[in-house]
This record gives sequence, C-alpha cells and structure tokens, in this order.
Amino acid sequence: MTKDIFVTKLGQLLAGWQLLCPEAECYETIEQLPMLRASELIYWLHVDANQQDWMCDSIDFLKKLDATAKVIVLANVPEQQEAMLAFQHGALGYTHAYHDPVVLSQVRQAVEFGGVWLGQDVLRQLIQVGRKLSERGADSIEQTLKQLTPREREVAIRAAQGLSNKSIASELEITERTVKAHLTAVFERIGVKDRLQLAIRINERLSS
Amino acid sequence: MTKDIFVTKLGQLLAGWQLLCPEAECYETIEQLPMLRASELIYWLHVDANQQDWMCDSIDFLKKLDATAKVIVLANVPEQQEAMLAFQHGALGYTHAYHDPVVLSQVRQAVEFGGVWLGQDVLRQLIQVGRKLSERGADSIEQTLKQLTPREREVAIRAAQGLSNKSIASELEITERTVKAHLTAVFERIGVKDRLQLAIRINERLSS
DNA sequence: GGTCACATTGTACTTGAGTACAATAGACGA
DNA sequence: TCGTCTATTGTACTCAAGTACAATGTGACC
Repeated sequence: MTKDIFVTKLGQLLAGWQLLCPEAECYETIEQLPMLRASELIYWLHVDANQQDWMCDSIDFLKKLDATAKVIVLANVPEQQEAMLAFQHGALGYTHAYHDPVVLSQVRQAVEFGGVWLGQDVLRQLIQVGRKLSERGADSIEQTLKQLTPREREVAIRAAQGLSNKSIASELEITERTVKAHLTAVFERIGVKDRLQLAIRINERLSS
Repeated sequence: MTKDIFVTKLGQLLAGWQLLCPEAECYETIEQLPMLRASELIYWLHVDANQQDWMCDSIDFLKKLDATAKVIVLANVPEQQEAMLAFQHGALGYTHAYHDPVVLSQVRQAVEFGGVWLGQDVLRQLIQVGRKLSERGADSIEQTLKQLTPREREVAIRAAQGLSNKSIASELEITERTVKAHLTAVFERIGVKDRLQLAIRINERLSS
C-alpha cells in the first residue's frame, strides 16, 4: 500500500501528521532517505518560510530518486508564490503544515488517487493567468502566425524563442541560408524589422 | 451539513453518484433548481461532449444564484481545454463522470474543505502557464531588475523594448559605447547571452 | 587617505543577422 | 500546360551587436 515519508527539520512528526498516518517514517534531511523503495510513496516535505531553494532542490531530488514519487509540500508559512514554485517542480500538493488531520487527509487522498490538491488562492492565480492566455494570447498569436506558411511559422516561433539561425537550421535540418530566407519573409509579412521585434511582437501579446 | 445537487440530462443519478451521496437531489436543467437554499451546497454539473457553452453558462448561473456555491463538473468526455474553461468560470472540480465513487469522494471532500480538485494533466497545463508568471512575472521581473544598478536598469529596459543601442544612447544622452558597456554588465549579471534573451526574459511573462 | 562601486568613454576587433540578387524544384489550381 | 505559391540553397555584402583591453572621474564608506 501507499507509504508516507515525512521530511522535516523538526526531527519528529507533528501531532496532526501522526494522527493522519501513524506508521509514517520521518527524516530530518532528504540525504538520510533510504535509496531503495518498493511500495508507492508519498513524500511530505515540511518547509519553513524562505526556504524556496531548499524546497525546489528537494523536490527535484525526490523526483530523480523515484520518478513516481508523489510530493506534498507542508508550508509553515504558505505563500502563493512558493506554492507555484512547488508545483512547477512537480509537487502534487501544497498546504499549511498545521492544518488539522481532516484536511491533510483530503490532500493525501487527492494525491494518492492521481489528482492534486491546491488551495483556492493558488487556483485563482493560475486561472487568472490561464484566462489571459486564452483571451489575448492564443488568439492574437494565432492571428499573427496565421499569416505565415507552415514552414515560416516553425522558423518564426523558434526565432522568437531566442534560438540562433544556426540552431534553428540544425533543428529543422535545413541550411542556415534557408532559415534566413524564411525569416526575411516573416519579417516582411508580420511587419517587423528583425528577430528582436518579432520576439517582442509574439511574446508581448501575452503580457499583463 | 453540506448537500449535494446533481444536474444531469440523464434525469437520474448514475450508480456511482448514488453510492457517493444517497440523499442527493437531481435535476435535469439548472432552471428547475429551487431558488432558496439554506445549507451549504455542492453542485455537480454533468456535461456531455461539446457542451462548453452550456457548461459555462450554467456555472455562471449557479454562481449568481449562490455566491458560495461549489461547483464540480462531471465530464462525460474529459478534456483539458474544457477543464480550463470550467475553472475559469469558477468551478472547483473537474473530473470524469464515470469515475468510481472512491475517486468522486476525494473530489467531493477536497472541494468541501475549501480546496479544489483537478487531474494532473490539467494541472500541468496550468503550471506551464503559471511558470512564466512566477519566473518572469511582475514580481520576478523586479527581482531580476533589482540585481542591476539604476543606470543599467534604464538601459536594460529600453533594450528589452527593442530599441537599438543608438536610440538608447541618444535617449539617455550618453555614448553608444556606454550603452554597450552597461548592456555587457547586464547580460553578465542576469545571465543571458544577448539583448534578445534579455527581452524574452523580461517581456515574455506568460507565453506558451 | 584609500578602497570600492558606479558611470562614463575610447579603439579595435569578431561575429551573427539580415539584404541583394539570384536559381531550382515540387505542388496545385485555373 | 502555365502561372503561383512554397521550400530550398548559393555568394557576397553591410551593419549592428558585443567583446577585449583598456582609462577617467565621482561619491560613499572605513
């Protein structure tokens, strides 16, 4: 069955955690974790305020250790920004470390069954961004890119991402000269001077 | 206590739903819903494929009817895009309509306790978008620019807007050489190769 | 007084990007 | 079949960008 592993500097389980899963293991650092694991694991990462770096590194570490690892972050001082970071690095849950066992249990179950758990404020932040993407971003960019031929689009997108002509060429397996040719056409069609303007044009659609 | 209300064109509860909450009410359209509600409610909205419009309207309707309403979408044919839409309109959960009661129970509990529930693929999509916000969003941009001296900032911002060295020079009333000097320092400090990368770093924020 | 961060400018150099002026070949509709 | 669109590549050129290796002046802080 699924097993719980807590990593906390406190050195022992909080009362709430103990109620949640009495058989959990507890370690003070990720380095102390045993390497080989048989069962499916849920890692609970307890982070204090301003430990984003450690948190990210730890999640990365756990993911590398065990690709199927499910990581839940327990934040002493929950912050939206930190939550976003955690999810970016592959955490599946982010919640207050001192929530009562009932809530932690929801989090655990959601994660165990392949879902994720996040607070409403984090969701709202994500949604807000998502809306911008679908309102302005996608549409306008498509509008802009629709003027181009398929090949030109491929080149334009890569150029806008900051790739050099040489990189684009080798990625598309064509000559650098051809890349230039496509780009010249793109600039003309889109109405920009160079790749910098192109990048701004394509990326700016999405900002603020 | 919390009460469950199902809205489904089927006219009756699916077996799984019935197991989940035997006392649930069930309606075929949102118009049939009784207006006045005392207890806290969870609305389960059952949507067939390609009913995004109806889904959005329904969620909006429920939210207007009862601001504290918690809406969970049960999708016959779950799709990322549709999930995004649902969350944008304020749904707190989105899951497969035919999931077994165990999973639905997780969803319900997560939502009941103030969280949300979404599948990993949806999260990943959101995160991908959200990453830009936290990496290069407003806060982070300031974070990035904070590493620079005031003068370097002025130059960097203009360069990121697509201005040429010459333009920046005349705008700031300094030599083109000085602009170059500042930019070289900026690239070094920010960790980018050239002005294109700088522009992407500063402007891109939300791009796909 | 001396160190240090910051802003400024110079000359000479390398290099990636983009243009001018081309040519060739396949696909596809009129 | 012919013209148009698309994709491809070539040589030679210009030019903005960026680097190397500098120097000078100013104000803050110890």
